[in-house]
Amino acid sequence: MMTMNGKAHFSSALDGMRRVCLNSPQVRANIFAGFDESVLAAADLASSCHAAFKPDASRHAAAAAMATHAHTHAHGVGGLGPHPPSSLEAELLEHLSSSLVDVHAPLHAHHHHHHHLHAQLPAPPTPLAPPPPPATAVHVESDPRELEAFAERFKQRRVKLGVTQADVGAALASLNMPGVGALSQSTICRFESLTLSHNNMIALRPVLQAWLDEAEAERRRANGANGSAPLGGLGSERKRKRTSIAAPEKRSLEAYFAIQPRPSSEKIAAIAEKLELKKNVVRVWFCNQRQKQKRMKYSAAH
DNA sequence: ATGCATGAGAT
DNA sequence: TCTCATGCATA
Repeated sequence: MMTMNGKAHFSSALDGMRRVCLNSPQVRANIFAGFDESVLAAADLASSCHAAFKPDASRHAAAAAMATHAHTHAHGVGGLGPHPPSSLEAELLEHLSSSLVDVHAPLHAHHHHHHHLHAQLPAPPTPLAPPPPPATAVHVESDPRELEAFAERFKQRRVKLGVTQADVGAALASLNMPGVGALSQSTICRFESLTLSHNNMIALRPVLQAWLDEAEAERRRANGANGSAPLGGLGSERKRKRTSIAAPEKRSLEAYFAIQPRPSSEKIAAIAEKLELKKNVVRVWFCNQRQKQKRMKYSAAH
């Protein structure tokens, strides 16, 4: 009973104030994005001269050529070898250059923005006093600079208080802020290292700020003597297993990602088969990869 | 500190 | 099915 895991996913009120949508002109090798199908197909067929990309040209053929299991898992040496054959990427690029004789780079504006205002939370009831200050902009001047500064100060002071990231996460629940529950060590860590999305950082800042205030206040009060938090030993149940994608496969995935960050289901399936990975694993990998691109650190909006 | 995963909500 | 916020498990 009460396996402590209880903490539902309160999508929280944090999301309430997310509006600052930053756009990251992730202009990578995406210039190829337009004819990814051609590329993938060409890699395998190499003969089909389907200059134009049909909305259904690829299909299965796809990834055959590239990622041709070049990974002879022979580089297992202790330290990660930063200079691997990486023949895959080379292949990809070569095939690309070959087939894109006349880059039609559609260019289609990059945009797709998510203006996701969608407050995942039941929108603050705001009974009848919704301060609607529309008139002049409500700019959420949430510039990265300040967040960065806050994150750093936060960590500094947290350490000063002798509190771990996990402790902070758990303590948030005791803060009794509406819609705010505990967070994991992971999240606190990511906040401190700015490896969260901009919006996520913005949403979390007030909460962590509140915790910090309270923590330091209490520090004054009961300075030096008091009970420490008893950490309960948890009787874990089923250990969730984390599949590990080997380096060679990972490199292949990265190569694919470079030319097509959002492959269709069919392609994902093809890639999965090629790399001998479960389709879902591949799909999730791409999702996570996309999220990664959006993190503050690498985001162009920085 | 990070990789792979889940789930809710938007599309 | 994707995005986003998060978290368990692990290097």
